[in-house]
Parts: sequence; C-alpha cells; structure tokens
Amino acid sequence: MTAVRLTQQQVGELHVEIGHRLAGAGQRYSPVRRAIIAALADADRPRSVADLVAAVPGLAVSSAYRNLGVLADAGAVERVAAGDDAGRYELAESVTEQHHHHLVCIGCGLVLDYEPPPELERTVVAGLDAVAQRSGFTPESHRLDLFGRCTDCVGT
Amino acid sequence: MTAVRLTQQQVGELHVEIGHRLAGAGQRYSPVRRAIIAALADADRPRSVADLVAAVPGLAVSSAYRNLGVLADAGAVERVAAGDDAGRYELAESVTEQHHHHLVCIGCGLVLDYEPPPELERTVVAGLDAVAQRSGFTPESHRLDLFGRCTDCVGT
DNA sequence: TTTACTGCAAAGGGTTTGCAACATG
DNA sequence: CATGTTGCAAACCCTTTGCAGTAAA
Repeated sequence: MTAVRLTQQQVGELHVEIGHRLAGAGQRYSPVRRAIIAALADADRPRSVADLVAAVPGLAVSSAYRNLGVLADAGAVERVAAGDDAGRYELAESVTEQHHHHLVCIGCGLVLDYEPPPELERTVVAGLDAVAQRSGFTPESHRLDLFGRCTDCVGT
Repeated sequence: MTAVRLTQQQVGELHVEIGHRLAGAGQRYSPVRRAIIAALADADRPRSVADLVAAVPGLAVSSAYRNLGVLADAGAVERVAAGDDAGRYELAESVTEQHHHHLVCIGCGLVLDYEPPPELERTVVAGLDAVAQRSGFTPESHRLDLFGRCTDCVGT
C-alpha cells in the first residue's frame, strides 16, 4: 500500500489543528481555506493549483496562491517541487504525522505518495546526516523521489 | 570531499564526447555551446540560466534556453529542479560518469553536489526498486536531496 | 546553398500584487 | 469598526517562439 489516506476522524482533528495554527498566526480558518484543506485531505497525492481551483467552486487563482501561502507559513501545507511543471501542494507532514516521499511519472507528470520502509528511511537519514556534517550543512529535511513511468506511460 | 570536479583531461574528453552526441543528432558543437559546457564543467554545482548568461559574454537569454534544450536532448546536460526558484542545469551524469545528489540550502538557494557513499546508494536503489514494483512504476532515476542550511545561513 | 545557429522582440504560462468590496471577530 | 479575506485585473518572472540575419558544412 503506497497510498496515504486519512480517516474521517483524522480529517476532523486535522481541521482543529490547522485552525489552531492559523489562529496562532493571527489568521482565520475561512471557508475557502477549509475547502482547500479538504481538497488536499481528499487526495492521496499532491495537487496542482489549477487542480485545486477546479476542485473548489468559486475559488479565484489569486486566492488559491494567497491561501496556500498562508497555510504553508502556518505549517499546514507544503509545496512539492516535482518536475519542471506547475507547483503542487499537499498537507504538511507535521499535521498528517505521516512521513512520505514521491513517485513521479516522467510521462504524464503524475505524482504519487509512498511511505518508505522503515529500514530504508533509517539508512537514508543516517547517511544524509553524515554527508551534511561533512559539508557544514544543518539538516532540515530530505526527499527521496523516484522518477519513472506509471503503468499508463510505460509504452510512451 | 563533496565537490564533484573534473580534471583538465576529463574536460577535454567531455567536449569530444558531447561533440559526438551533437553530431549524432544532426547538431553542431558551436562556440556558444562550448562556452556553456565549459561554464558548467567549471562549476561543482548546478548553474541557473541567469548565471550562465552572465558567465558567457554575449549570450542571449533565448539562446541559452535553446542551447540548453538541445544539449539536454543530446544527453549532455540535465535540468535540476531544486526548490521553487529558477531552473538550474548541470552536466549529465552519462557524460561525467559521476553519480551524485544535491544539498539544497533553504536559506539562500545554494545547491551543492555530493557523491553518496556506495552502501547508501545501493540501499536506496534496492529500496526504490521494491517501492516502484509495488506501484507499477518502471524506475528510471531517483533523487536523494538534503534540505538544510549552509554555514552562511545557519543563524537565519 | 542548404541547414543550423544566433539575437532581438513579442508572446506564453505560472505566480504575485494593488485595490476596492466583503466578511468576520 | 478594525482587521482579515476575497475576486478582479494588472504586473512580474521565467521560459518559449517567430523572425530575419549570420555562420558553418
């Protein structure tokens, strides 16, 4: 199982938690923001801005970007840099409490979430810590993404 | 040692190899393209287009993009999607014969190359193969990037 | 002399911002 | 009412493309 989905109850807690974070930043949890979060919670993959605008009726493009910015600052969502194309957003790991990485299709741009096997994750973290130390970097996060072709794009 | 630099001799072979690949694609290895490759070979990190335009006197922005596109098609360079900002390019691994990943500074956008320890790389490849198989993905490549703060940005 | 390469300027697509109206605490 | 939020339209940035001139096989 590579999909990362949340139960109804988890989604409920999600809204509460995000409401708190926004309030802490002096921001409101408006209906539009709720709708954006709901749309993100509904998917098991990062969604593009165009995608979100289409999914939330009446949402203006500018509002989408502005709200995603506010939500990102509040630590509710994260921007995913997939390939070259448009930016995608997903719920922040600090609110879903699920660490994951991405499978990116070089054919159609599809981005899937996957949860790395614990041993792999441990090895990667240890290895990157060592590399960071040698380079004087203070580690913050990492990405372990696989690029390939999804079943629909294999023959392309 | 995290830097990935080439010797003078390696750079010479590089030009020959790239010349062959371009010729095979019905393209010339023009002076401008040589200058772009030289600028990339000169750095131990991916360079932005603006950076390249500044480094190659007289190079027009449009020519930079066009040439980078041609060079990418010929397998000489690769585009690196770092953070959110502008696209960066570096020599393709198939010509440098050096597999590497990136350290990205979230403070200033600096991108450094590093060569992963062999065991780490093996573990990652094996782990990703397993994940890909479960998801029906045909693996092509991967990225194992670390995000953090460089020595100049630690206090930010 | 045919085909590739170049710079300039204009166009494109994604993202950001100014602004006046609206909604909420 | 004071402050946050919204949509619209214009502005912005990076990137691509049309075009006429130049250079190389």
